[in-house]
Amino acid sequence: MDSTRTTIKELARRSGVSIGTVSRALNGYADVSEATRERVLQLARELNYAPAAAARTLVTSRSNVIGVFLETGEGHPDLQHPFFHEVLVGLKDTLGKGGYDLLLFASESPQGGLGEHSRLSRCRQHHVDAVAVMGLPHDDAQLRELARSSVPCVGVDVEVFGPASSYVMSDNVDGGHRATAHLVQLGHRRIATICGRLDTRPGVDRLRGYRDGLAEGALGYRDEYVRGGDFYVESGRAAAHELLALDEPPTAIFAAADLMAAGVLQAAAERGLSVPGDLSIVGFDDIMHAAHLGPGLTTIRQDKTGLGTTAGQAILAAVAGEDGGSPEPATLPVSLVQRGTTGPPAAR
Amino acid sequence: MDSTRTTIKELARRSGVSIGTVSRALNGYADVSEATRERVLQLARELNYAPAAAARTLVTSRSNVIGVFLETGEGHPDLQHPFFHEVLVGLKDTLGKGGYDLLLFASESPQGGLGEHSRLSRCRQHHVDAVAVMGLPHDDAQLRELARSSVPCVGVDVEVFGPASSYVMSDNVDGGHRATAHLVQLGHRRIATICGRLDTRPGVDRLRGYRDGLAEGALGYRDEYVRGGDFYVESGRAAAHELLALDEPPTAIFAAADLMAAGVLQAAAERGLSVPGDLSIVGFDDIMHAAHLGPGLTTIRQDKTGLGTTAGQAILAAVAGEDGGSPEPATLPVSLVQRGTTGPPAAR
DNA sequence: TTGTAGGCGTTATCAT
DNA sequence: ATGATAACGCCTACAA
Repeated sequence: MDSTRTTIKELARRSGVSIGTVSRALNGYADVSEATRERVLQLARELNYAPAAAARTLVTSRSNVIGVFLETGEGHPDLQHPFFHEVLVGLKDTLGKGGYDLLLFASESPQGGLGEHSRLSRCRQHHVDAVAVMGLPHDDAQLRELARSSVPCVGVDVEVFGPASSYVMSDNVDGGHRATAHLVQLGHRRIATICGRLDTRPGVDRLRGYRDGLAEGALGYRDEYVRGGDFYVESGRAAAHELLALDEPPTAIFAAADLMAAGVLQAAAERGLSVPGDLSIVGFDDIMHAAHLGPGLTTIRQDKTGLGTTAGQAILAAVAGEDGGSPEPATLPVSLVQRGTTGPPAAR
Repeated sequence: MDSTRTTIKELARRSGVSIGTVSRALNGYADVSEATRERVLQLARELNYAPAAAARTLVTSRSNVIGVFLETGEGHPDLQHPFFHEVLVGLKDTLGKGGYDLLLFASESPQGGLGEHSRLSRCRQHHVDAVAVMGLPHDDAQLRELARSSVPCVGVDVEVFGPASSYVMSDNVDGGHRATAHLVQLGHRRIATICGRLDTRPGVDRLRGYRDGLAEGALGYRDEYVRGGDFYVESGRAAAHELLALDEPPTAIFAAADLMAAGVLQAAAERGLSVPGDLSIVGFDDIMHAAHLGPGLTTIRQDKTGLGTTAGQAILAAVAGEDGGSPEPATLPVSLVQRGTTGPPAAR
């Protein structure tokens, strides 16, 4: 008895009115007598009625579902990067309150036997009302296609331009700047950086901030002090070893992600270097564990949950405002959190 | 031209056959001439056709979507606990390969104006083919209702019994045992524990393992050496302070989660205790950062991604095997990872 | 091999 | 205020 879904038709039968009336009653239309509405609602509760999303979607062409592309790339399980979780928290929370559920795209091929299909296709297939994308390089071709379409699309840390698209990200340039300025101020003159992926805005921007910081401190830019990373631990460790093996090794390193900073910490330990005595380290993100890394990781805090919340709001706005018009891209401020991994360079 | 979805009808019109034929061609039925099938498929690709999930769901009553309940409770943003992310990685990966997408339930109330509705209702509303639940206490009433229903349901770290339900979890008892045995073996005799929530199986089981370990080491169980926690950092820190303030403080603490162990580390630092000199610590989970916590956290590793994968497989099996019959609950082995936070007790 | 038509559960447009 | 009825896009007998 419990196993079969109760439909609007069932409600109609039981309450003795037509299915049209039931629908109106349920949806709070005005032109329905208080008596019948009450009866229908009552019945709906008793029978545990829940509208069939599929049917409703079919006719209204709205699903109340927001798609999420969070790529679990080959060697890069983005879902594993702590940054995204916190964003997801904000996103889920905001969207949930707005009455939306999240569809996490996982399947590569459509239901039919056709081969892979594009992100846009997947969105259309599920009729998502909008999409959030994160972790994608900004030159993802399918993302461009998606952005050009009419499906509202907001990127987190990924620039997306289109008729109904927008994006949110932290002020990464400022962050890179603050990190570097902090080191300059402590008296460091040999400051290196380990970049994030340069096919992402955060990667590029943080590097730019670093250069700004150097310039401001009247320190020359040295190619050998700039190493590539991919936001994950291991890349940080490897890059740090390279840097520390230099003839004139840096006395401070700005890693464009806390995870990479953890790698640097590891490398320092492996070389018997003390932090911050022999080496100062600044990270980026302020992940949950930053305080527990080494003597406490000095880092640039970004409001990760806030990014999710903001993205969620942008999505809600895009979905509500029938008239297209993409929301303004949002930039959230960052701040320096000073902990134990930074100090003045060793006197020599 | 790109903005309007191409439907099966459109394909029919363009290819000059009936919509029924198109459907059959698309779905790989045998009774379709090779010629027409080719023509239809070709057209479908050109026009970027993707079947409307809603329509298909309506008629087949299958959605190719798996629901996920990952509760972001009040003070407990479960989505923020690193454990779940890794599980999610495995889940998403496995299910994705099986052709399923994930619906992350976020909205509390149904689309109509009715109030909140039960988990079961939410599943039915979206016609999810199955559900994965994690982070819920096993006495969640709505979970029981869900499990009793015909919707296949598999729990991760939460026991769920029902006609089409099952669950996967690590061998938590063994884990608690190993952790304690390790400390016993090092020579500790005053071993305390900080439990996880006792309304969860992992919480209860790890505690049981701890008791087993004590017994095996011929150490008496002392109530004062058992403190409650909730798997998060702060609870670990608070409990550790209580323990360390005891007249006869423990020389070792087994924290039933790495996050709580991080809290213990923090408390130790606050009291000027050296680890492992003054205090040995064992965690549970082996989260990504365990190696970077303090001098490297000794912990019980559980295969988090494996839990997700296993859960995913159970779901795929449940969905495929039309004939109900709940899969066997699975238990994954754990292992001790020895790092820097454990050592023999200080001689005295 | 292919076309026709009914139905899945809702909403929305007409009448009444 | 309420009742028919036509979509929505697709699948699936049933005919042809």
